[in-house]
Amino acid sequence: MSSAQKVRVRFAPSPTGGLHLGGVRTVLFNYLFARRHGGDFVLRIEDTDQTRFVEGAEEYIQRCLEWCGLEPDESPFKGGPYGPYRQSERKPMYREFALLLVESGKAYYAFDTPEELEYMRSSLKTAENPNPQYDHRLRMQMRNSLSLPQEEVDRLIQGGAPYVIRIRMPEGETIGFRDMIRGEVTFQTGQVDDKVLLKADGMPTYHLAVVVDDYHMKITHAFRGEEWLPSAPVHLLLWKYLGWEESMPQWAHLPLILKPDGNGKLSKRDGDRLGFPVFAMDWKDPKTGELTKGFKELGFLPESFVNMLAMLGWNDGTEQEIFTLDDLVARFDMDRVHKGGAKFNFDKAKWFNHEWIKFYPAEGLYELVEPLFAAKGVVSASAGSRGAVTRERIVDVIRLVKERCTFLTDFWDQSYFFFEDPVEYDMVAVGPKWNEKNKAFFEALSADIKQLVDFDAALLETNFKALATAHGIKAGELQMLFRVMLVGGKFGPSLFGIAAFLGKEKTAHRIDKAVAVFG
RNA sequence: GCCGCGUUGGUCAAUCGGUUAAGACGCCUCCCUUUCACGGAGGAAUGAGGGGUUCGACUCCCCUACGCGGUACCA
Repeated sequence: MSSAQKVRVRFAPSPTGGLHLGGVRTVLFNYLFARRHGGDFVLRIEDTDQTRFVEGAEEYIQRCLEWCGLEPDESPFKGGPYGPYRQSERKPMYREFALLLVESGKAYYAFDTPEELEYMRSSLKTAENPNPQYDHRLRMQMRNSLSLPQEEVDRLIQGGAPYVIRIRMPEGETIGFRDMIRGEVTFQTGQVDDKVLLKADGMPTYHLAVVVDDYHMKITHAFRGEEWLPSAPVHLLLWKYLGWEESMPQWAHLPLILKPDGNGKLSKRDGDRLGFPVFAMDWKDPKTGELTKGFKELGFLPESFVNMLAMLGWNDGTEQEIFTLDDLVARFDMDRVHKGGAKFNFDKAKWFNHEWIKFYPAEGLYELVEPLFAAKGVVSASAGSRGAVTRERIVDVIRLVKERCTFLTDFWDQSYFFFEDPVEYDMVAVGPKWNEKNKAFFEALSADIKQLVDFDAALLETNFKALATAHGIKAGELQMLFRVMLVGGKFGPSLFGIAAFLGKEKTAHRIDKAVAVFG
């Protein structure tokens, strides 16, 4: 590509289900690179395999990208100058180029049936060669336009015999390219098999489609998972054979995200097994009805999800770990992407979310937390309307408890006592400390509170301590009991702050109620 | 089997020939707080093995081992 060319990158998922971590990170790196260089980010759907295409998956991908804030400039949904953006809608052009390759002798027709291929593989299979390949050593023994006489080929094609088009890999060439992450990578063409380019149903395989699409969509940089590295020589040759070598994008093969225990690529199963999500958002498989949990629904902020993924395989060389999307765009550099795969660590993911919740302004958290509160019956309303909690009050609560929430879904458990009386008390904690003397203190405290005109945390604390002294009890001994009376358990923010927040009636009421329960 | 890519603490990782080999997560101890957290101080824990090159290798080269990926009319 010429240096004057505008940077264009693409994310090309196949709509076969939920978007897992590796997928989102690939989008992220594509997006960051595009934005970093003022370029375009293109979403292209690879729906060439009808057997794996899943209804609704395309829209799901769109929603995930939206949630993460990684919206494409061009996509099947919003269009763009290089559409269509679904491979199924570009079908005719793939065939055209496959035929062109046959004409120039770089590809050939193959008539072998699936059964014949199966037979070839099983009969040639040995301990030394468990996976016989359809390659230069074997192709003349198979039924194709290289091994068959021309008349036979014509007859088969005219007779409507099904066929695929395979690339004809040369025998003894060394071919290579410069990967942006790995440096020079080379392959011997003779080691690579004659990959199918065009399937019998007329659809292209990934190999043909990426090349044709990337060329026509003027893609300048192609980033994909490391699992694609072995097929790079096929793509390299295709760019060359099609005469587009000058326009070939620069490639980077991203390291894999590995399962936390053992080795290997992280899969949906690992999440189920180890109890964490592997998809960005909840995904319900329409065929099986099976639900796979997502980070969003678990209570992740999109910012922390993106931040966490960016740090899996990349860092800017400093000690900074918390980045906004804008920070990432400003700092991202493909040269600093790791070569080795990274094991996913859910504890670290949780830490990122916790950090983000702590730093996030309470006002901003409101929109995300309010629906969760509403689901519990806490209806927010503008100040003044009866029976409802004001937005300001909810924001105050969020501010008070956010540092102890790891997930957005923790907010209710950490703050329900601001909205309703505790229904259960931690009697295990209360039991050993509850006695007649303490009971008398709390009865007095309740009466005292009811008489107060002003009621704030500082005043309450002063009164509380004075009263404790008057009763000959150390204030500290009583605080835990007071806490359980107000919140039900041994947790939550500053005690007197909670009481002040509740107001004197509710505070006194909860004391009375607890005294009755404690006995 | 063949081909390709990898390999710094349990995990994420810095280092681009000279450092006491950072930092973070997790774990442990202590402080703060008579709650849970937050915060603060400290601790244990790392260069797969073997050869080179070099005055000097975690860093460069080779071999081995190990891991992963690919080896489909799936992507």
